[in-house]
Amino acid sequence: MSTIEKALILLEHFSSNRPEIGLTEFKTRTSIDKGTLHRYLTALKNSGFLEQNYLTKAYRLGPAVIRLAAVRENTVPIVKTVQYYVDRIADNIHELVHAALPQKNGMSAIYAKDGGYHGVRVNFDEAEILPFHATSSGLALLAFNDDTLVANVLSKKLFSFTDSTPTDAADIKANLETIRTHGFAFTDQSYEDEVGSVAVPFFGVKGDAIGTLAIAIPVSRINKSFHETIIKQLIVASTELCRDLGGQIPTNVATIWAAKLEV
Amino acid sequence: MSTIEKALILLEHFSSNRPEIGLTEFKTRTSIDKGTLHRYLTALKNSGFLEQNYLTKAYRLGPAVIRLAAVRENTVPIVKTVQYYVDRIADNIHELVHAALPQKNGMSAIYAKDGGYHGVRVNFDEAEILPFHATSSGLALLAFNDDTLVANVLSKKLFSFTDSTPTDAADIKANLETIRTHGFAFTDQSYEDEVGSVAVPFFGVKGDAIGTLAIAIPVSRINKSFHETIIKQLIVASTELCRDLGGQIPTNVATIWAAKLEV
DNA sequence: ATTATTGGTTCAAATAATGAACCGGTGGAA
DNA sequence: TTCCACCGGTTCATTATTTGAACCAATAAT
Repeated sequence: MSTIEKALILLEHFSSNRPEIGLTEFKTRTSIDKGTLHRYLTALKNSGFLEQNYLTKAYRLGPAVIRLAAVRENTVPIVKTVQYYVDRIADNIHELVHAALPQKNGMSAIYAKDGGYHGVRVNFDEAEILPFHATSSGLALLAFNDDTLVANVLSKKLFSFTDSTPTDAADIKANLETIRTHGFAFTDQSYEDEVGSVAVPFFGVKGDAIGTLAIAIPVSRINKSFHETIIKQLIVASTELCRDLGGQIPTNVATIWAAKLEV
Repeated sequence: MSTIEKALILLEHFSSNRPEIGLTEFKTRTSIDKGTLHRYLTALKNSGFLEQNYLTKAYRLGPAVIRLAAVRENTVPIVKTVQYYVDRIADNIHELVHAALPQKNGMSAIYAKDGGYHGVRVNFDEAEILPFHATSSGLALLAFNDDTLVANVLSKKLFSFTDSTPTDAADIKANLETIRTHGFAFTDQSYEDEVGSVAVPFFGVKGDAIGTLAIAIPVSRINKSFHETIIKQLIVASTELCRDLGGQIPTNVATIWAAKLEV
């Protein structure tokens, strides 16, 4: 692995829950030598990707990422486009809806809206990494993306988040096949206890899954007819979203989805 | 310069006007060897910072930057906070208002609003880099930030954008001194013909300028009383913004600003 | 006063980066 | 169709950078 990649991995350690990380904490998190680590962090700081809390000396993400995100969003306005559909679904079904994009080690929610007025609600942190193997977003993406990504994900250790997290590569592979025939993915408490989720992919110009629309619900509120309502909403939204983004729904997926909507 | 920094400089070449860049174009833009360049780009692609247009093979910014920006904004919610004030000023004075943050080679607008209903309007591209020496945003930041930044900027070649662009380091240094005594910066067609601008800094916890609020106007619409209105609006907004961000207005600046508001 | 922990630095040894030359594909121009 | 130019991408011996154990200085805890 190149020095560049090794350095950029450091940025993945930041999240909303862990916004600042000191040198020593990085050392324990990465087991990279302290000297090397310091040079990496300094380089990232010089490039504007990190800045230091001047009191604690801990590092946090810097202003460069804001500009880059603005350029990216001007180039490929996915976030803005996705918002409309997430809002619409959330308003219709009164549950937590989100859209997510693949990152190296999982999906990252780019927008979420909780349309619910329920006492029980799903807790959700944007910018958290949702593991591929344990979330419906992750599985939906794997099922309709390149096989190399699947192989890559399954070759790594599959961490167990709950008693229901699938950790056997063969099981997951079989599940992906089911997801392909159904046209959507769902999970039952595989990432968080008491939370189920449903997800559909949306597609890029090549007809590969480039992101997902998903809904997370307390399992107590899931029943068959609601499940079907959710899936229909997701399929319709994804179809329109693909049109907006200039994406191509693979013909087999289009057929499956059309059948689902007719029921 | 480290390999990491050399690679990350590549990302600076992307902008809204130049969203995709191919290998050969990068070569002419950077005069880095093609082999090296290719390895840099591949590393950035592997890390999710770039992705390739699958038809043209040209590179564009990738999805990783979106997640990082979301985390950064959760950590330090500058963009969100700034929007309120930019909107307010734009609604009051009916001109193009923007807020900008320093990047390595200039200021980058993070939010802009054109409150004008005029026939003549200033053209503005978010995510464009506004050079430090030629824009009021840049000068306002230099004047109230660290001296090392000033030295750094003035040590490089100062590009001339119009006939009025200041390119003499000594002149600029003198101007920065004036800006410090006035508490704001203004430029007259130094970046674009027919466009003048006014900017004030806003401050971080250390009392150093961390960004700017600015207004760009066709020179035809500038007159003395309007100029003063603008400055008052900017000062009030920056004061409140600093409070929101937990920033510290240096006492000498606070005094100057208070005097400006009393007139 | 002492120790542990923090961020940060040094420099010889080890390793990864470099770049000139190369490959193969594509799109005109002759 | 042939040719050539240009594109993105690859190779591998040479070269320069990265690496990391040991070190330093400052602060916080005992």
